[in-house]
Amino acid sequence: MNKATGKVKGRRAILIGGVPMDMDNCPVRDVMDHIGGKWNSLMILMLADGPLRFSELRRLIPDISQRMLTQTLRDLQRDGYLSRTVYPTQPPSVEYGLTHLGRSFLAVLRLFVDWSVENHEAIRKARAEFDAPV
Amino acid sequence: MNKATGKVKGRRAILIGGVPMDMDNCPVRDVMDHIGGKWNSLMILMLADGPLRFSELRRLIPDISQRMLTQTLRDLQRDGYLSRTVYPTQPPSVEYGLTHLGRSFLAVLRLFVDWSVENHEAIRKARAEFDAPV
DNA sequence: CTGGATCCAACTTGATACTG
DNA sequence: CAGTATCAAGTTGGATCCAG
Repeated sequence: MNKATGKVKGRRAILIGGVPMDMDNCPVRDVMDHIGGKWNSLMILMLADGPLRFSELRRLIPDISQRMLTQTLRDLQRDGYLSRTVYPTQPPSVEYGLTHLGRSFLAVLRLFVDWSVENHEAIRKARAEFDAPV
Repeated sequence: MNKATGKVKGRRAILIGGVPMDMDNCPVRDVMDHIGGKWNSLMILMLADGPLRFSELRRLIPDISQRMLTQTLRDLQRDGYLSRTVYPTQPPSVEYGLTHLGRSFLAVLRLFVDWSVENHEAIRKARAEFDAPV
């Protein structure tokens, strides 16, 4: 997907378990395209326990660049996962927190996280076996 | 992530809800990197009702290129989600089906799919509101 | 039929410098 | 403090041709 234009490349309708799925406007792809980024899910997890400020997030996630932090937060806010509150202090401070939608998604995300942790070893094993020179 | 080398770029350890998470070897990112591709999840959904052959998958998913179909199937097989069975016919036919791990992941994936369908409208609405010229 | 190999355009991310 | 702008580099996915 092209995040700049919002346009997607030609997808048509296909059947999933007999249910027609419009590939040009697929909810699953739409959600996945927007939370599948490198930092998006992590951001939601970081905010699970309460709102944090821009600088706090940058400190908590040392590897993220300023640019990606800004972009990730704006994308998540745009899709309704995060709320953004500006406090008119000097200098200004901005706080980000999960919305109702964000907390709703957090539940699904946590299942995914749990599954990943539980099955990571099995995956690594399968991978090693596949890569084995035989 | 670099799929060729398997190397990841410098990620360190951060805290998620007080729990240290090794960013250089994060199970969640590892799983997400490998099933977050354009076709991977769709492939698992397509095989939910039983094994399918290469040519059947290509027919059922018209938009996928031969290259991506091959690559997606191999990636999923490598990670243990799919099994690959070759029938020594002439010409050869190959059947792909979900493994136990694949079916296990399917359950999580279905929750994600359901959530996406349920909340897609809310997301679209939030997006439109955010983009409103105001 | 089921792939492998190559080339290439688009998209994503990072580094760095600058601003209200 | 919380961003924006610009440039550089890496990855992904698609088109096409070839092979067992």
